[in-house]
Amino acid sequence: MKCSIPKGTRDFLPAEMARRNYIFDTIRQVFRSFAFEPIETPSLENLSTLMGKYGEEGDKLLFKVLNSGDFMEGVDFGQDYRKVAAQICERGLRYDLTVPFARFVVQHRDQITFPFRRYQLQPVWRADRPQKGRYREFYQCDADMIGSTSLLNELELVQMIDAVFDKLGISVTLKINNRKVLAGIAELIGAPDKLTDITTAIDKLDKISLDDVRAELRDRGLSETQITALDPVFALSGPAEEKLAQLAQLFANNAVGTRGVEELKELFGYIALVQPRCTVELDLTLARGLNYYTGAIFEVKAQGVSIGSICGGGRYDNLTGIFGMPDVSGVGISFGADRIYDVLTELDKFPPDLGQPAQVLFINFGAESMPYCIRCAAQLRSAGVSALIYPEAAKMKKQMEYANRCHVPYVVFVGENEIASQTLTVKDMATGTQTTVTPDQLLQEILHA
RNA sequence: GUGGGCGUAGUUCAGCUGGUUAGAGCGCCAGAUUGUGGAUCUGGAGGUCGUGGGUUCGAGCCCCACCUCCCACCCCA
Repeated sequence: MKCSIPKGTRDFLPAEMARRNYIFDTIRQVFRSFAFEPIETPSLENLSTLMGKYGEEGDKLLFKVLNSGDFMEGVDFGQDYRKVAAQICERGLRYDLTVPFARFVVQHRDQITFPFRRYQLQPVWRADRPQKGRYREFYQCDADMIGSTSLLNELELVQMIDAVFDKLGISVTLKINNRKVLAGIAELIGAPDKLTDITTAIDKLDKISLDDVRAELRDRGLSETQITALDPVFALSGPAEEKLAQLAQLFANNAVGTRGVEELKELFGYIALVQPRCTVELDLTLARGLNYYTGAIFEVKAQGVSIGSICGGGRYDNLTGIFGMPDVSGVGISFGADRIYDVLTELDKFPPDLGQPAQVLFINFGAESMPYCIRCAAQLRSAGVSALIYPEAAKMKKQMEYANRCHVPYVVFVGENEIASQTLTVKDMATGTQTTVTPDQLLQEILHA
């Protein structure tokens, strides 16, 4: 039979896992250093938890799971497929980690101390068509703080982004904007209900021309005067402080916009204090599709690699409100581990010495030497050194080739002489040099290498 | 969901305007080399040419459908 895996999913070989774990370990280390605690949530959520949280597109991209048993009972299959789906699928695979986290907070509020900081490294699923940097199953690495409106949280997220990509050796640009500013702009031109249309159109400004954005706004139902009214926004220029000063004037009579500008001023003030290594920009064209963001929004792009954003996030003021716990603000970021993997691969920035199954391989010369080998291997392992006895008394060449291919740095030979003298003949596979030492000496050499 | 490209050995690919028995590099297995890997040499195994249908005396090659992977759009990590 022919075997395969579903479209957009992947197997990971040991060498890939070593690299993936390097990314996960780096991110986890940074999260912990900022006092975040881990949680996990189930792959499956009730669809009622997920539907309607990600916009119209998001609902389409949700993987829905068919009910168990006779899912056809009492269902009218003559109606619209979406209505049928709603009746025969009660659960779906999670689309991101933020919405399940909001559900988690509401459900476990009695066991959580606020402000609560959690991190979560788990796969999410989207029924998207796969392409470069886009998978149907991929890992997100989220850190969120909930129960605090302080912009110090935003600052810490910026510092974490800076720390992670600095450790990974990726040069990145962090783009920051604020949804309140975008909302202010929408109000300013008299189209507050068109906020989503305006933001998604403006979001494309780095891909398509200003005229094309205007055309798209026209298609989305904005009048010519409204589109013209956006011109001062497109005309903004200069460093963050200048843009914000210009915006503040535009928003003289607009409360939401003014609040957004104030938040950005405060955040950029903090950022100036910490001097991040990455490039930080105020990008008023940054919108982000997820419609639950209400304040700061973040997006990170790798410099010199044409792949989508590798990290994104923002503040959401009322995500828990949907689940019956209003007035709890949260802010968080999500690192896209798979895209970071692709970036590191393209830039050839992975450390070269990742993934080495065994540090020591004992060559198998037959049953007589096994008791001694077993004892020595056990001693190495209990000291934290990974050791392996070749399971068959195969030809030397085969065993050596195995060691070579698995990148085992030390190969041990045990024959009559070694057993008699309670020593090991050790070959350093990189240099080819061979020495006879006691098991203790080998241990010390490896531990201090 | 829309549009484009690809699919031949484990893998990367070649295969002429349609014409005998579909090739190469790498990898794999064995040997040269019975306590020493990477290098070299020799030999060997391995393919329903993505799947199904059609055109033809004859299809890896042409036509249709489906599938996969890749790329772009939409959207996003």
